[in-house]
Formats: sequence, C-alpha cells, structure tokens
Amino acid sequence: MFTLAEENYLKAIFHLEHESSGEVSTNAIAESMETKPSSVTDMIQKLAEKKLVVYKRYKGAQLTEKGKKIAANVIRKHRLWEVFLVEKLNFHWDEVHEIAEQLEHIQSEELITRLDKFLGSPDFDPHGDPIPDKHGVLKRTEKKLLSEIEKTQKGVCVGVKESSADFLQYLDKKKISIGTKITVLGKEFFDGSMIIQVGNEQFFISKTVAENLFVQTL
Amino acid sequence: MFTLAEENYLKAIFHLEHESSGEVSTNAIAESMETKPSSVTDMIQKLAEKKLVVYKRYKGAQLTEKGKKIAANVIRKHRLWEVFLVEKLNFHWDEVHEIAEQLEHIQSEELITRLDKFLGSPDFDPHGDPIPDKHGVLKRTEKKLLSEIEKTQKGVCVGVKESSADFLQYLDKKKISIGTKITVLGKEFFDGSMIIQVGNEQFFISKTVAENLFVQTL
DNA sequence: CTTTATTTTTAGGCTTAACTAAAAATAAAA
DNA sequence: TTTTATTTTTAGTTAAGCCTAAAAATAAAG
Ligand SMILES: [Mn+2]
Ligand SMILES: [Mn+2]
Ligand SMILES: [Mn+2]
Ligand SMILES: [Mn+2]
Repeated sequence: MFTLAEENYLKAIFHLEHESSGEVSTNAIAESMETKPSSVTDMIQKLAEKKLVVYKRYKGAQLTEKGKKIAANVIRKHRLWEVFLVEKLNFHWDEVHEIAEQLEHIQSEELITRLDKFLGSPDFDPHGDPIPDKHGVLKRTEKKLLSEIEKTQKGVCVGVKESSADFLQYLDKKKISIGTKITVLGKEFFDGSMIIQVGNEQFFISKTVAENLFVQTL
Repeated sequence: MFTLAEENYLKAIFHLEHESSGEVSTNAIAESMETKPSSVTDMIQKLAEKKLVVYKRYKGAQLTEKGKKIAANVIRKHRLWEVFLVEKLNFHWDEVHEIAEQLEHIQSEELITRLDKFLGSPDFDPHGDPIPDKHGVLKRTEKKLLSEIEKTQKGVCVGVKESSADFLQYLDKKKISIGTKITVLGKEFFDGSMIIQVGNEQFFISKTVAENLFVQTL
C-alpha cells in the first residue's frame, strides 16, 4: 500500500509530533532521518497529495488521522517484532532495533494479528515502549524521567528514552533493566548528576543517563 | 549487501538452472519473473559485472559459485520463514509463500541462525522443499513425480512441485498432505490421468495433478 | 525598520529498476 | 542457402527517492 520510504517518513513525523506538539519542521524531519531538507520537502509534498499530512509551505507538516493510523501501525509492527526477537529468539535488547527497522515494513495484516497472539498480546516492547493496538491507539502510562524525581524517592525502571546499543549496554553493566528498583540517594544541583542505589550497589550517574531512563515513582 | 531486485533475479536463475541444466535464457528469466526481456538483459549485465553470473551476449546467464551461494541463502531464508509461519503462527501451507517472499530479504545473519535454532533446524519447508544449510548446500532427496510411478505401486507424498494456493487447496480437499500414503490403482495411457487411493477413498486425478506431486516409492 | 542569518523550497541531476520500440543476432523453415 | 520467425540487445523514457546549489521566504539582530 505504501512504500518503505513513505512509511519511514510517517513514522518519523509521528515520533516528532509526540516530542513537541504542533507542526513538525522540515529540518527536524531531515535531522531525525539523516537526510537532506530538500529531500524532505519532496516527500512531504507527496504525502500531502495523498492526504497523509497537512502541509503549508514554510510551515511544516502535521499528520492527518489517516497518516497517524498508518504511522502507529508501523510502530506497532516494529515493537511486536522486537518482542519476538527478544522473547522467542533470545536476542538481547540492544540488538533488535536494526532488524525491527526492516521487519516493520512486511505487509500482511494477518501476519501481525497472528504474531501478536503468538506473543500473548504484549503491551510493551523490550525497551518499555507501549505497543499501539490494532486501531493505532497508544495508551499513555504514568512515567517520569529519572532526572525529574527527587532525593530519597524510589522508582522502578519502566523504559528508556534513548535505545542505542551503547546506552543499553551501559545499563546492563550497571544491572539496570525494565523492572529494576532505583533509589535516588543524592542529586547534584550544579550538573544534574546523581548518586543512586540499585540492589546493593550505590553509584554515580550523569545527567545524560538520568534524562534517558523512565521510571514510575513508588 | 545486495538489493531486493538482485536477490530476486539470483533466486530465479537458481531455480531455472535446476529445472534444466546449462545457461538460462533471457526469456526464461523474464517469464518466471513476470518482467520484460529487456529488463532482464539490463540486470544480468549488472550481475555479470558483480561476478554473480557469467554472461555472454545472446547465450544467457549462469550463476557463479558466489551467485549460487547468495541465491541458496535467500531460498534458505524463504523456507525457514515458511516453516515459522506454519509451525509457530499456524498459517496454512497455502498462505505463506507471499509473506515469505518479503521476509526472505531481511538482512541479518544472526537472525537466521537464531530462527533456524528456534525452529529445530528443519530440513524441509511446509511444501516438502529442502532447506539449504548455512553454506548454501542443498541435499537432494530421492523423489519422483507421482506421474512417473506405475500401477499398483505405493508412494508417500513428500512435496509439491507447484505450490500455488489453488493447487494446495485442491490437495486439502482430497486429504493429501506431506506424509500421506498414495496407491496408484490405475493409470490411463491416453491422457496420463490416474485412479488413486488415499486412505479409504479412491478417486480420479488428472495428469496435471500427478505431475505436480512428489512421492517416495515404498 | 533594515540588515543579516536561518530555514525552506525550487531547479536540475543522479541512480535503480522498470518500460516501449527498434535494431541486431540467432534459429528455424522453405 | 536464402527467407522468415524468434530471441536478445540497445536506445531512449519514466518514476521514486535521493543529492547539490541557488533562490525565496521567514526569523533574528542590530
Ligand atoms: Mn526499535
Ligand atoms: Mn523499541
Ligand atoms: Mn514459497
Ligand atoms: Mn515453500
């Protein structure tokens, strides 16, 4: 129905709309897709013709309902495949993203219906990201960045903002995964760094780390 | 490493080489891929530059060792995915080919290694076709077309030559699947039609059917 | 309110993988 | 061995999706 390139643009716009509301700028799309702004203009004009985005020259793009639904479905597929790779094929959570980037474009409604069932209709992917339902509805959960919680508070890790292999491997080294309890022992006003407790270990983390870990406060 | 189009051409040439030995003609490739001969010429010239086929003008194409290996690997992936779809997702054997046509192009050595293990390293796909090993080696098994066996002989169904949904659904209706025992009760010299016994049922089959069923004689 | 900087779009090109139409080579028939 | 038919290749287009360079619009400074 839609090309690989079209699906990737819709997905990128969808993610950017969730990061900051309103229209998404040409440059923002270009940056997130590692492509040139001129290429983005070409594509959003094509998507506008197909009524997948609303586009006004120099004003950026916004997904239509139809565009949103398609994007959410691609994301649903991506995340279901990530669950498959981790739960069934025993991949590690830092290895699955690239493969899911390919698998998310496989066209077959029936395949996804059956895959979802096979996996037990999971609600979250291996990185803690919610899986949209078959209608493209994404239920938002209560979660905060670790950087937002205060000294002496406890939280349980429910997801990662960044899911680069580097970051995930850092978390492994520190024994942090989805479900891990974290206590904030100290918070440095100056640079946002923290001292946290994980299990019996206490250690230092940078602001960068704290800003990329989602927690639910206990 | 190789584009989707390149992989599909290599696969088609591989299959054609097994149907009749020697060079594969431009027209034969075009027909099997539902494309035009001029497009085929373009592509085999490109494949020849990449040393995946040997090509002499007006003489057709032949896979090099490298070309054969790549083709066999695509076929390996196709068949492993078909096993996955049938064994794990409970698809029916007439529904999996189109989806496997897409999945066979997913790029990840590790994925295939793990998928193969997950499936218990199967030797055959749901249509009875052998799955090449990781080095691209395809072990040939003893099998004949049902049309080649004689009256009063018995065989067990080990595969299908055609695997169109129409044919597979016909076989279902007749209760024939991989492993089914078939006895040839009569064979019409005139048109190659047969009377066969499957379970307690005896019925007529056309030459077309007999020429598309592989059996091992008992 | 100009001037300058940034963002975005247009114009023109490139590559891949198709296509049609015409030319060239090979195979088959007379 | 000509003539005819078939197969294959070449030449020239097209569409998608990218690119660079230049122009136009918008935003930020002075
Ligand atoms: Mn991912
Ligand atoms: Mn994920
Ligand atoms: Mn198949
Ligand atoms: Mn098969």
